[in-house]
Amino acid sequence: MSKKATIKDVASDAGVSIKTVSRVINNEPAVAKTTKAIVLKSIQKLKFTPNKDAQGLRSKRSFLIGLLYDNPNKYYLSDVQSGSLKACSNTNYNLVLQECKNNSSALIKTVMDFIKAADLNGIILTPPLCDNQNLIKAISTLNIPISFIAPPNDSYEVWASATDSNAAFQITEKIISMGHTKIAFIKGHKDHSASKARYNGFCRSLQNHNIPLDKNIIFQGNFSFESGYNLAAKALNVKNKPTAIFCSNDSMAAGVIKYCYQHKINIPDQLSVTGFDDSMIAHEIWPSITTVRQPVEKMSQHAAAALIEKISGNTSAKGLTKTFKSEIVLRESLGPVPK
Amino acid sequence: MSKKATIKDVASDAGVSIKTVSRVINNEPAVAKTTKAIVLKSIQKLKFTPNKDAQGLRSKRSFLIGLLYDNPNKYYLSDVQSGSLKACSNTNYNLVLQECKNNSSALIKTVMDFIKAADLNGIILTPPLCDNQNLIKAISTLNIPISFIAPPNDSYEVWASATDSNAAFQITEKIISMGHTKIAFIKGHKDHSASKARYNGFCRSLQNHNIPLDKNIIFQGNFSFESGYNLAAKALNVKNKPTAIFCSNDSMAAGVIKYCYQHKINIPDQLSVTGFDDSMIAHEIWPSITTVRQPVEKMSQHAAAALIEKISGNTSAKGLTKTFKSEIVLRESLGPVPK
DNA sequence: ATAAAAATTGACATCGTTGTCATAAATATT
DNA sequence: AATATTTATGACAACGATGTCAATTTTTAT
Repeated sequence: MSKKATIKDVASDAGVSIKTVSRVINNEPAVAKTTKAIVLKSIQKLKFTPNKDAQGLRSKRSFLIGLLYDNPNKYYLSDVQSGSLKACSNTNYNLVLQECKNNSSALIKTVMDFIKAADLNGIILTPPLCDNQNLIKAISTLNIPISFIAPPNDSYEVWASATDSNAAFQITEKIISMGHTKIAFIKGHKDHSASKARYNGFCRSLQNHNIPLDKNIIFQGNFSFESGYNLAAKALNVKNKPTAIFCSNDSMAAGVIKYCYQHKINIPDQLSVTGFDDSMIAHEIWPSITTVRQPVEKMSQHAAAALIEKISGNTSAKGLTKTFKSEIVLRESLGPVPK
Repeated sequence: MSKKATIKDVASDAGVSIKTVSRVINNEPAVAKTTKAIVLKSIQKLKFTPNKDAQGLRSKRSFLIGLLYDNPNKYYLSDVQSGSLKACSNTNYNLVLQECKNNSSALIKTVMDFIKAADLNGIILTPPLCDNQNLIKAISTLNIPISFIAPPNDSYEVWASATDSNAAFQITEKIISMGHTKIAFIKGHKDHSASKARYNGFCRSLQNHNIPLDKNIIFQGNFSFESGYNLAAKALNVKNKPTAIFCSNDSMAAGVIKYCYQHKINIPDQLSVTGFDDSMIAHEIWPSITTVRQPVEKMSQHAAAALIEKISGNTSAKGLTKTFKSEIVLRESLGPVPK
């Protein structure tokens, strides 16, 4: 196998200087059409691809963007990755991953070291990291762009956001439309801004129907299956039992469902349950869970694409920020209020 | 913010030549202890980290290893990633991802382009890609090491392998020990060598107890929830109904469970079901699934670590290949044979 | 004490690109 | 027709590390 062609080979094949080849590669303006065509032909002929290290060394770009996550729902993560990868696939950029613990004291040092060592050109933050102001502040000092995948947020520029509050509002409307008025709510992890947004949407819907908020059936969960299971026990042992439980994600809904099986509570005949996220379990469990699907993959693709544009100096901020609509998925776990 | 220290800064701070600093960085032998100490102090003082691009350009290493996958079980993938990342975390190497379609005609071109464009120094292949001989052959021409995460395989060097066949044997032994003799088997995706290995272990256990193999209750699935659901219908409508169903993964087991709910078949009282992989659903569904847990994260960590060693020229092949034991997780879906 | 061998160190070229700046050619302006 | 402006191109240095090889110092052998 002959060794890889370099810019020099292309230059001599095309009969121009290496600088001209460089110009063609980088789509710089000052190249005559005819010259460009000749160079492109040589590039194809020699199957030339620029050496990333040399490019990076000279132009200070590593062509790497980092995806930081604190092991959330694995399905969520997987979608985030697919989307980000798609955004990278037609560019020169590659994605590198880093897992970290949002509430570890070493978090900031770990992340900073990672960014420096890998010489990343940009960072994508997923929940709950995107809600961690200290982290954001620290990364900002490095002067690299950050892309957030998160619900709307006042203080920072967010490039891909969902409509958690609206989606929660709508699913609550749906629950109420089935006749429910005693609706328990299991909150998500408190470090996630999405948790607040979802709760907020829920409350707005209750208000909309003049249903008073019953604090006795509002519970603090943490997105885990176990928290759903444990809180189901509490929710179903209050005086004035709820007829529906709004869970802030599907794992907790699965926990509630397990509790109900064990206590012979039929879903949805005796109790309705809803989730959030449309993770795989929402579909594979029985009864399947009525939930909210967010276009996580599309959101992530957009976030990564926007990041790359920003890095490339494409400063036309227009179109960088985008909000994605969620969709309610009706399944078996939601039914009319029992008579 | 002052700009990053380079090898020159360290050299002048330490009062030595840049070459000596380079020697220290790379742990080359011919450096006097005292000099080394001085240089290390300067490195710390200036918070120097070598520029990857410059290193790569000069020494032809990109410090990148690729993880290729064909979107398998997302939990599996997530564990593979975590493990690989852990292996990278104390080295200079970074992990970059690429999703691809094992049976796409463009697969090989896509992968080759990816490896060349990102200038990867090594590749990790996960199932079913690690079973794709054409792909392996193509990558081999690039002269970079490949690490396989897969069941044992004769033709290639495998660095992290599981004991699928043994695990399947053992779980079948367990099923039989509960009195079952009519055991249906739902095979996994046929492109995965793990599918064959699992089936093989199942057969060996039957033989071990002189239970004849009933081809009427062996079914070809594809690891999907839907295939489990559909094949449950077939399995439970044969003349001589099975009392247990061995599913080659958890998603298919979940499909079987759903079918049983809908047809009022109680698990495990009327029918036992087992899965494979110990994915999250095995734990979150009700009844929870008796299954096999493989140390996927550890396997992947080993595979990545071995790959990095190989790249670093650490040719002591000893200890590169390692086999990992699986563990049976007993849960609610397996019970004694109904009387 | 002297020569030979080994250990330690540095000067300089080099990797493959892009940035800077000078220059040549083409076009527009007067 | 002469000049100014724009467009297109190339020569060469530079990025920050490592490789080569020669020079220097230290150690060992005679």
